[in-house]
Amino acid sequence: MPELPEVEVVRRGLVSWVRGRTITSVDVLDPRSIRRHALGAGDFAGNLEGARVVDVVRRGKFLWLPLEEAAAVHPRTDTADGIPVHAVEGNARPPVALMAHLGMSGQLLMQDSAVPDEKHLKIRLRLSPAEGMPEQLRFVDQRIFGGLFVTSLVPTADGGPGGLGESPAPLIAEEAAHIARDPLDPHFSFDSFYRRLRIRKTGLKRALLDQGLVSGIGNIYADEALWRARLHYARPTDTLRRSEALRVIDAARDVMLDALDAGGTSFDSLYVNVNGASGYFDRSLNAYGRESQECRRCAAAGIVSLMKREQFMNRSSYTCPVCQPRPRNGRW
DNA sequence: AACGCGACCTGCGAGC
DNA sequence: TGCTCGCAGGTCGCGT
Repeated sequence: MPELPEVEVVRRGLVSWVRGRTITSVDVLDPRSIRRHALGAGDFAGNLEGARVVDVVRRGKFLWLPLEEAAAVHPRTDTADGIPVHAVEGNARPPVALMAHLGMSGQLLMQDSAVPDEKHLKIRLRLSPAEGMPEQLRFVDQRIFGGLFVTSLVPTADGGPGGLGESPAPLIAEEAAHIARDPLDPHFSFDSFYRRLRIRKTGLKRALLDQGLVSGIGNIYADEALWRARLHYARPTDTLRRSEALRVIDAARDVMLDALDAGGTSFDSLYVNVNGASGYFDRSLNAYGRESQECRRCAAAGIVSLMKREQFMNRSSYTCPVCQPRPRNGRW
């Protein structure tokens, strides 16, 4: 569910509440939410308890909290041979982070201890007391496509910052290293994106959703960006002119910034910020979810055109048949 | 390399 | 009332 703007809303909300605080205890209430943490709940908790949160960093839809060890009092779970993992790796443990991916329905909520557990509460982190701040950071996830795990921080491939945080983040969470920079990243390179786009043999929307090519864009903002750029989702990427590619990337950036201003897109209580509030960008959507409604751009020009919904990549795509015509015979 | 599909999950609304 | 079906913001891995 959450795409870049929704994750960024969470990042911004989270940072003022957690930065500088120490994780004092961890409850894993559903192990499925840490399935990407291969060594299990004990190791997960052992890595977090006693660690101080340094920042909250995001690239695309991935969010991570770089950690600083308070003291080496929480060794990792032993290996199969009974040797502590960090002892095998050497005396200095590599820097780690608490990684979060919200999947389709994940939420990170700051809550006071008095607040009853949410129905789909999966993981609870208790934080060191801080004046006027909630004690708990809760991970709530209905569909369990998201999750938390501890990962190493590694240098980036291009030498630039790993992601967007409050302070410079020179490293990147290992599991986010395979994804490209997102359009809101100051180090995003359009030239490099366009070069890679042109050698792909695929359709434009598939490329926009490929997190390895450009990250942060999901089904909603892909349709919105294509609508704003007046391009069809099936447009072959190897026929895209530079100006057209620039148009769709600029559109993606613009629509995501607009959504950020509105606090993100929510259709229901599944997407909320860290305080439990919904965003209201759904009212500003021009394509997504507007099947059989008039295309607003065409209507403004005095043309009646109804938005169309089609199945594409096993999900819905919304287009205006008039201002986003389907490419003919692979040409544009 | 690209693509289609299933898997991973729960819940909601529509239709019968 | 209750059943089944289709659908939902994402990612990963497998087969072809």
